[in-house]
Amino acid sequence: MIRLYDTARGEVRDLSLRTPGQVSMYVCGPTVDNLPHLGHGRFTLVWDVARRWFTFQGLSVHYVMNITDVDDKIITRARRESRSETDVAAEFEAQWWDAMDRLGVVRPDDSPHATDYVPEMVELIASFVERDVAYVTSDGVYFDVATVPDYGLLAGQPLGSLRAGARVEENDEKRSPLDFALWKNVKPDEPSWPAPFGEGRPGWHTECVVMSLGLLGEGFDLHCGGLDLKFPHHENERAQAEAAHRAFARHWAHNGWVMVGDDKMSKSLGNFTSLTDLLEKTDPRAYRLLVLRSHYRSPIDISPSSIADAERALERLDALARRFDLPELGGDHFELASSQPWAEESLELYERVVAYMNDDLNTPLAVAGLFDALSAANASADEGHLASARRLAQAINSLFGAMGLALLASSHPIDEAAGQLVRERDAARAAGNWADADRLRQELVVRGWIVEDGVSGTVIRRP
RNA sequence: GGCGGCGUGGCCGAGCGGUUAGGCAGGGGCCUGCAAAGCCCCGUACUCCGGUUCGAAUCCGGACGCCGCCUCCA
Repeated sequence: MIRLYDTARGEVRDLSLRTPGQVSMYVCGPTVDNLPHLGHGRFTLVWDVARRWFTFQGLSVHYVMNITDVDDKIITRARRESRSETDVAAEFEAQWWDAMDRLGVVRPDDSPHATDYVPEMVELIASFVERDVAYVTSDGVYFDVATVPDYGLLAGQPLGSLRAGARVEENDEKRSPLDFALWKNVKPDEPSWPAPFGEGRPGWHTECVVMSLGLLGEGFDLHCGGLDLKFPHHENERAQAEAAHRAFARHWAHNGWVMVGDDKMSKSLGNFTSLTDLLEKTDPRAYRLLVLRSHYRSPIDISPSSIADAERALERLDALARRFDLPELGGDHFELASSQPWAEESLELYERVVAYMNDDLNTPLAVAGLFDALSAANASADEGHLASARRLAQAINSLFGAMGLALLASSHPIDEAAGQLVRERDAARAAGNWADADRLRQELVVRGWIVEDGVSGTVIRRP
């Protein structure tokens, strides 16, 4: 049984599925107004790991992540750069998928665009207006939060205790400062759609309700996102579903954020680091390993030194892959736990990892267990128990693969010249000619190879 | 003002009453012609003050410090 923290209840509980064996999950995706930042990287990695784990455990997963392609910031950027909103959105969506591919994040089964669902949103908003849970003002349509009795559930606070509108723009037409915009009336030069309550564009909170229910159906299993979406975004989604009398997410799950020093990384603080930038400079697996090494609900600090730390750890993992010539997993490979030959050597490890992962995705403990096993596999091989060590190494590879982390054995192909140097060096070593052997090693090093002497001779690889 | 989280060894980071977390860095050793890789050993930490308990990093109370949400944000 998989257990997961449910934000709505404030406790870890059994993941109770609408349909046994099938997980429907909706993850709040990016607004494509800029390059993805580290925070985007974390949430996609966290939920990618969850999705992979569910799949590995034999569940069939329907994974939906939206793309918000109509938004104030997109419009602002388009104005500033004198181009169309669709152009801006297309550019940054392409950047988004590029970053996701490099991170090794599996593509969602569906990635709906807000602009493709406007008629459905209009219909929903119209029904709210009709039933007076929403009202029209001079600048748009607002949802009346007072009509939802348990508004504030996700915030963990009743409506009355929310410090309503302390820093929100004054708007005398709103019945409550907490009321949120469902629809924004058209302004000159802005994208807009027709609606019975006036030409305009949808507010942010409606798209996710319409798209999640549209693609996953009522009472879908899991609604995920960054902790900062808990309130008000997710609360507002929930409020709309309540108002529409449609069963919404059975579980709510939120990941912690990325910190920069002691502060949260955020757009408003302007202290965000581009994910695209990070991925160009470092092994993308390093970020995944950092995410795995901390709990998904804890904040993580991403810095050059923590990345470097992870890259060093990856070297040790790759050394295992080289030693046992392990196949590369991760990427779009989806293995199933049930298809693995959990041999005597690996069964305990497997059961340990399963116990950790199924307990609210405790990846740090799982990773710790895998590193323990890594030492054990190497030690076992050092003692000459090669077949047994290999089975354990294969299990380690499978389990890291289940979390989307690839162990890489292969490096660059060895060119003719390097191969010749290797042969010469082996001959020199066989002859006990250490001076030549050292000289030939140096030549290989100069050519960018890492030289290691194995039992069967010189082995070279790229760093 | 309301609500929530956090303070762990050089750094990162688990932990949910008692058994080694783990990683990185550092020291020692084994192996090796020398290296590299690998393995073994080593740090004995938990903001502070009380309390509960045979026993607390872990529970309770208090203090101090830090962060976040209540507003666009993953």
